[in-house]
Amino acid sequence: MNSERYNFKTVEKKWQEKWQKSKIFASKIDKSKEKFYCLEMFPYPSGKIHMGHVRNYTIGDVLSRYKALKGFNVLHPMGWDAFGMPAENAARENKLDPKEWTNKNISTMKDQLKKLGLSIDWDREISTCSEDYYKHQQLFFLELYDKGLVYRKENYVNWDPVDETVLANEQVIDGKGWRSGAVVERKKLNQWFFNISKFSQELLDGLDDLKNWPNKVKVMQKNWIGKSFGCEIAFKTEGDLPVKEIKCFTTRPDTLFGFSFLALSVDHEISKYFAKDKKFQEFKKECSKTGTTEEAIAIGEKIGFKTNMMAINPINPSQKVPVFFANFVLMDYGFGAVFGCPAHDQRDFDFAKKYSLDIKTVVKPDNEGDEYEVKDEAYSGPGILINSGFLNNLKAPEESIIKTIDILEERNIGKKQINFRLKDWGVSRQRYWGCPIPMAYDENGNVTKIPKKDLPVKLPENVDLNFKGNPLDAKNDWKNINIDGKKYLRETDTLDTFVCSSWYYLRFCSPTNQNYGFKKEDIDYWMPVDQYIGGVEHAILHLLYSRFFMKALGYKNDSFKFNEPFEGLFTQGMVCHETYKDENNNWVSPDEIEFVGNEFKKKNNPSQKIKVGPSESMSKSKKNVIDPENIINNYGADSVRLFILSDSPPEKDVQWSEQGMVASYKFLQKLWALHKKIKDKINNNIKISKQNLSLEKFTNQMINKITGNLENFNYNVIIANIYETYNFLNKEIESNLDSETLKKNYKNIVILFSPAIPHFASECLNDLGYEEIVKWPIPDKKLLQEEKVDYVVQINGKKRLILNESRDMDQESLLKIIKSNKLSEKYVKDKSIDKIIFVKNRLINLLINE
RNA sequence: GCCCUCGUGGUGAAAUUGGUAGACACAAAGGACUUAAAAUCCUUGCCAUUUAUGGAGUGCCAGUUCGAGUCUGGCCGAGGGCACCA
Repeated sequence: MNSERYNFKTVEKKWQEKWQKSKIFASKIDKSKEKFYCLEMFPYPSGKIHMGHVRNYTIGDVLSRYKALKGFNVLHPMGWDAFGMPAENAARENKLDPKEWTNKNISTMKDQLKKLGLSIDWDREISTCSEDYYKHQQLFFLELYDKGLVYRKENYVNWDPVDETVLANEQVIDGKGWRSGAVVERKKLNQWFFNISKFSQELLDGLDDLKNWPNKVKVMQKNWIGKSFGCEIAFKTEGDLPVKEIKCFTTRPDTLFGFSFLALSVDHEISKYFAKDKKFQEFKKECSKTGTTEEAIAIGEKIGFKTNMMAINPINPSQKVPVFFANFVLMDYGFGAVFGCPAHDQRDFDFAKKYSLDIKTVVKPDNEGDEYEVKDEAYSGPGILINSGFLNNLKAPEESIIKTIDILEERNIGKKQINFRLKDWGVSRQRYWGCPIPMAYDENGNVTKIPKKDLPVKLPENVDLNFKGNPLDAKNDWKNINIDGKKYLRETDTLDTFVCSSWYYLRFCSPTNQNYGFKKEDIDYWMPVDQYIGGVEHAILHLLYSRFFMKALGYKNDSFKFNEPFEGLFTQGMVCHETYKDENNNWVSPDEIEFVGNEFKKKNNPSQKIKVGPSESMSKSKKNVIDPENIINNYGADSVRLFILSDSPPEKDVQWSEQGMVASYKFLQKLWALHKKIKDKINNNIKISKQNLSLEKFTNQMINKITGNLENFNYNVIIANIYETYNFLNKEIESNLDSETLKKNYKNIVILFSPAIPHFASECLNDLGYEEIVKWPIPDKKLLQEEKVDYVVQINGKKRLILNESRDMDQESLLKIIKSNKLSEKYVKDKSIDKIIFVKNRLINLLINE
């Protein structure tokens, strides 16, 4: 018995060095081969890799390695999302340069990723904070500006008081900054915007073509874009203000006869007539208080400020209703004005109840009579129009909405309109560590572009990061510039870092191209990304921005033929771990505790009892993190890969378990021992005349299984398949095996293992005398089918027994066997069979009248 | 409130087009080996007197079907997304 242990340390190092030297993962255009672009979301260089990275990149690596073995020309690059706040904060705390801090982190994390044995083409490494990257981004900015897709306007913005910067709508979560967690304030500022809303319809339509995207993500984007079909209606007004007309957008013009008030946003332009009205100003303050926090919305009290204006119902001019300002009307949707129909909209209903306004029922459900009246809550379901004059008896909503719009258009009262919820992307950030916006202002504040010859606008070094606000504002020598002899002030805002990640997938195709962000020849070959892999938390932000950026580059540009950046998307689940707290309710990390007897105790203070909390996504704040580096050092990369893939389907959350990790490690040891046994059998040159059919069949079935599971991202099942294979071989090895046959089949089996445990598989093959893994095996169809199959015998739909009989048997012969079989005979003897259901090679169901 | 997804042993989970439910693993219990321990190996989902046999069983209730974890309707529960979007 060969007891040599598998030494992952030497083996993994050996292969990592070998791969690096031979540049086996370097990719170049080869038009004779089909390409496969596999991309995982690049990391933010925060310091060290975490388990989420391990999972994400292991999944991508399995796919890349499999596709390469399948004969695809694989592009599998990696880079760094290197601009952003943490670098600035860390640099301030440690009196460091953000650039130094970032580059140090990149180098640490790169080493860690290499230790995982990822098949990455490091020659294509990019970093968004390098001048060589962001200079192209500045050019794109100017390009988009020339196309009219970038503009500057004063607008209410989401102001994060902690990070002291503006946030995009997508970056405000539950009324708080996505990074700082601070309650976001409303502030009016001059900002740069990308005109993403111009592409609302295209971004929506494009979702239908993304066949290999999770439906969940598409639904989220669809809701975010928020298309609604309706009608713009102009209401004539009466009153002492010089206002003749107010425009509203509505999706239910058919309920116009139920009109009972008109509500305006406090930011509506009409509010200027109330600038000196103290009561109105108080009301406005009240509205801003109930702003965006979750509780405020949950309580959701609707409040209004009544004006002395009256609005006239355009299809029923004798009806005049009061005009209010109301807290629930948003200025940046529709026209900042809402026509209120309390009977058929719950929000309007609540408002009408509060201010005792008319609630007039104009839609009745199909099963109700004409006397139907809305009482305790609004009715927004389908039905028939009533109390609506010439609109009566129309079917709501399909028929009635369209009919009403037609009539309104005919009478010049309103017109059909489509509205989107998606707003333009504010990209200005008042921070230092980002890509400078290549614009400047003359002394009158007029905007001008930095000429191309003066690009790139380099981020200045040695800035005072302790400056309250944007450090670039304090950098006078950088701010003041000359363009063609004229004095200008630079734009000091930098770009949102989501701009950097909106095109990095293009840069990977041409990472060293100097005069432009990418080369047409390169992207024509490599793009689009065939499989993109990352966390679902980017479902809207990054993925929508990237889709927009692609469309923006292609806009008014005939030579850019791409429309969608990511052909396939896979969103992997998170890595979770139990949480621990000590008696003082402080979070405790798994490293600090040990399991003694039947409970956890603190290592350095065993009298402290530890409370075990629910398993949650690993996070520093809850201290439930496991450091991948330690794990790799203790168990090896292949063991970690094996474990992280094994326990749950990749799209679901996975529980980190030390026991599971140890089990994976032990399994590789067992597998190595088995390998040695197999090697001995091969080297002993045993020849037997009888074919080793069961081995051949098993191997071919396994090729078929694993291939199928790889194609469908069933990576957890692949690990189960590897275990199954071990269990099979471990038994089979005891029987008489022909060396040639064993070698041939075992080689294929090891190749099947290689995407998941590449170092181990390479070592096994090498140990058998093979140089490199080159080709994914193809199963022999003849061997995929057993000539005996299990037939399920059912009596009246109940499984009674299983007969292992020859394949392709017909109903009659199978029935004969059943009748003569001792076990089944009792069910059929002397009974009349009414009906037989027979499924070839699978099942027979006998219906017997008892 | 609206939208989406998911409910399978003690746990993580498998299961072609509807056709053997629980593959593979973790945990626990029992056993083997050992002076002992560790390591390793074997057995075990539930109920019924059993390694045979029978029964129930994929959140609950109906339905379609010879046959439902899978399809349809209703209910209950969990997770995620959106949030005064007119």
